[in-house]
Amino acid sequence: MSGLLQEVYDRLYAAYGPQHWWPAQTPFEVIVGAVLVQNTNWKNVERAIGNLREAGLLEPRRLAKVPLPELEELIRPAGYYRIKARRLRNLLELIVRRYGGLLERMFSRPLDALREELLGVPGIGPETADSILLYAGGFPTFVVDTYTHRVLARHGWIGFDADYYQIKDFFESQLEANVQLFNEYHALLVRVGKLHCRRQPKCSGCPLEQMLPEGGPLEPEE
DNA sequence: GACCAGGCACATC
DNA sequence: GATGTGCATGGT
Repeated sequence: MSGLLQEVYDRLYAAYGPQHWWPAQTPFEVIVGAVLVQNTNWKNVERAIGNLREAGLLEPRRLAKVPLPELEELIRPAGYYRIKARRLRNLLELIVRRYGGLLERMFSRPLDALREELLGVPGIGPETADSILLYAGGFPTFVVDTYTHRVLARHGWIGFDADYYQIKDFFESQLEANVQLFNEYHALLVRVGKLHCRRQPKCSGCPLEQMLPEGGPLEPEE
């Protein structure tokens, strides 16, 4: 396969190599992290997950039993701790009630059906659902985040007004549905985004620099 | 002290 | 349907 997105991937991979995502020890830890990282620095999420680990709570049925105020305190470093505690509880309710706390059972369902079910949980939007499906469940579904949007829009490859599904389809229609490729691609986009494509872009030294449109990155910002 | 970070839901027009 | 706002901690 060739084409723009394959070249982008090749450049990113050549520059940065494998990113070893998702940074977690178990699928359940991926799920918890996916909720906690919403609009939040990963460093803060690590502290919160560390608290849960020390308390021996990185297991669905045990975490589901933790009283809400206690859960809030444990995840406090991740920010938005009250709403995130409720979101975790919402998701745990599905996992425990419907699948007996067994992730293997949940992930044995078809991708589309499970994706819809996750989106039905209050607090689980498209990015969180896709992160869980790809990085915890091993499903070939592409994850889109703010960096993905920025990198593509700044290069003029999509419009600044492109929505989640337009961007997701942009990738999925041009790439083979390959879990390892989707895993690495998203992680590489986050990496290049953090280094070069923040709100104030530092395009110098970016592996995609030569691919910029004439006159530098396009401007309108989110 | 301002600005930012791997979103999402909800209010209002 | 589009746009605006609340949610919160910790690092630069």
